Amino acid sequence: MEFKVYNTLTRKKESFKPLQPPRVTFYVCGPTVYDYVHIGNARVFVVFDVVRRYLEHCGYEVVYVQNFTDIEDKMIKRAEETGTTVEELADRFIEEYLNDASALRVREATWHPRATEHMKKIVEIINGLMDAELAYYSEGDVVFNTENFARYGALSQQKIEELQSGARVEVDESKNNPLDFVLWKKEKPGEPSWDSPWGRGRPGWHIECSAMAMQYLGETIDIHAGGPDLIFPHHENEIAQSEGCTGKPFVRYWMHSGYLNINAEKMSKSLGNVLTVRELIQKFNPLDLRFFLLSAHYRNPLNFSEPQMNHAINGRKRLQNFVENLNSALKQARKKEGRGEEEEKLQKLLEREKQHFSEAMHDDFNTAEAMGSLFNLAKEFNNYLNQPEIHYSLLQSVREFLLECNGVLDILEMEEDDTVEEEIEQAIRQREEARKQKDFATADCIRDELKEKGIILEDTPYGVRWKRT
RNA sequence: GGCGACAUAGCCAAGUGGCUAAGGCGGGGGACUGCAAAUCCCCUAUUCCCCGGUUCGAGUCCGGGUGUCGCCUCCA
Repeated sequence: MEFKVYNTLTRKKESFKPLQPPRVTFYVCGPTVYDYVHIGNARVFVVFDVVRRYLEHCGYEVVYVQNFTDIEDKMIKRAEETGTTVEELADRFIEEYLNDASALRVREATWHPRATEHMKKIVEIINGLMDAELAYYSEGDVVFNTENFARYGALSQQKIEELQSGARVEVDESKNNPLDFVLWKKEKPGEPSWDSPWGRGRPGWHIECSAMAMQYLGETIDIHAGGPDLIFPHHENEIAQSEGCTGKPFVRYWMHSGYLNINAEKMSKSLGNVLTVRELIQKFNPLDLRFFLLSAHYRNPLNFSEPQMNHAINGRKRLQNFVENLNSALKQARKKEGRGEEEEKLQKLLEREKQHFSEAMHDDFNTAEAMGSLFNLAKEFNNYLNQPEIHYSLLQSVREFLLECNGVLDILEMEEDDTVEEEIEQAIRQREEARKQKDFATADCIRDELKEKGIILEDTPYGVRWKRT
């Protein structure tokens, strides 16, 4: 099956062929660690976490790098405001990031490098750019010369003149051209700074990603991903710096997610509608959030709202119930020996949906379509589970497939916690006894009590079963 | 002004030239149940923003409109 990936650079879906299979080098722009990450950040992290997992699922060895931007204007400003140091601020929000990411089941990267730990590489690249006459020294800063880099604008498909005509940038006397950007900033009193051939200072925003990507992944990397607003100027500038320095293509596939809006509006500080992951995971089950984020194709815009979250909650619940129905059926003794017509039909359905899932994921990671295959399975197999006799190994193979899918999407709780306190088990037995006696008042009373304790009972024709809320 | 994305049922959302337009949520009806819960069955788009064109055949390709949104400035 052919792997298709949409490449922002060519604006086309391309066949995915890593440079050195089975190795895939993958860089994702990580957060500036001055605050909690928001749901828009989360979309990026979750989506590319799934891309990474699916590549691994298909046998690729993914080297996954996600940086932390720990030195930047916003970092300095926030540290000042809160009376702390830039370093302490970074440490704190890196920890918060790791908490939030793990709640959303975003796996840790192979490496999580920090900008401040890569000054040597940063200086090396800037030196290379100076040698290539792609950078100039101006009033203590080192600035990239966009006019000397012919391909500038290729990623955002803009011509230099057109970018200039629309530029709303402030007039900056130190730049020859408004599009030029700072590689190295001259030291200011009280700000963190590092030694360099151009005096003490700190790196510009874009250079750190070039440096860390090259440091860990080499001069040409397979995939570079991030949020949509990084296309210009951040990724455009990364290309200019990296290719200007090495003379080699920097990235083979550029991947960008779509925007996440809040109630159909852009999320922004000025609108006051920024939702942090930290507050959302207190309000919602993180798995519901993850399900929601994967319910649309990653490049399409996605709108976050209460009704949308309710759709996601109810939709995921259906799949989760399916898992629980399956788990409980596998524990019951109502086994069927041979396979009949029904089983053959379901076996074929399972094969078809396996194919369906892979095709969807191979086609530019279409998680929305892939989830459809799980719903199709849920419908048919739930129906089968209502039969008096069920074929054990058939159900096992469905469960194995769900485990596989969940290894990629991670939207379901596959293992149930079947340990329960003795007193609850006893209550369940008491209720069964009461039901036998047709003492429904007592039975319902016990059921309500258990519900208060977070245990939900379901009476099936094959016995009672329980789950936690 | 330049560049780009999107437009499919009440809502969300797949569909990248060809069997009856996935799937989910919501709604209606029914089955099962002591009641619930869970589950299943049936119904809920003769049609894909509009107008042309290409084609045996288009939601899908091309041209032109309309609308929504984004980027060009720190921003995921």
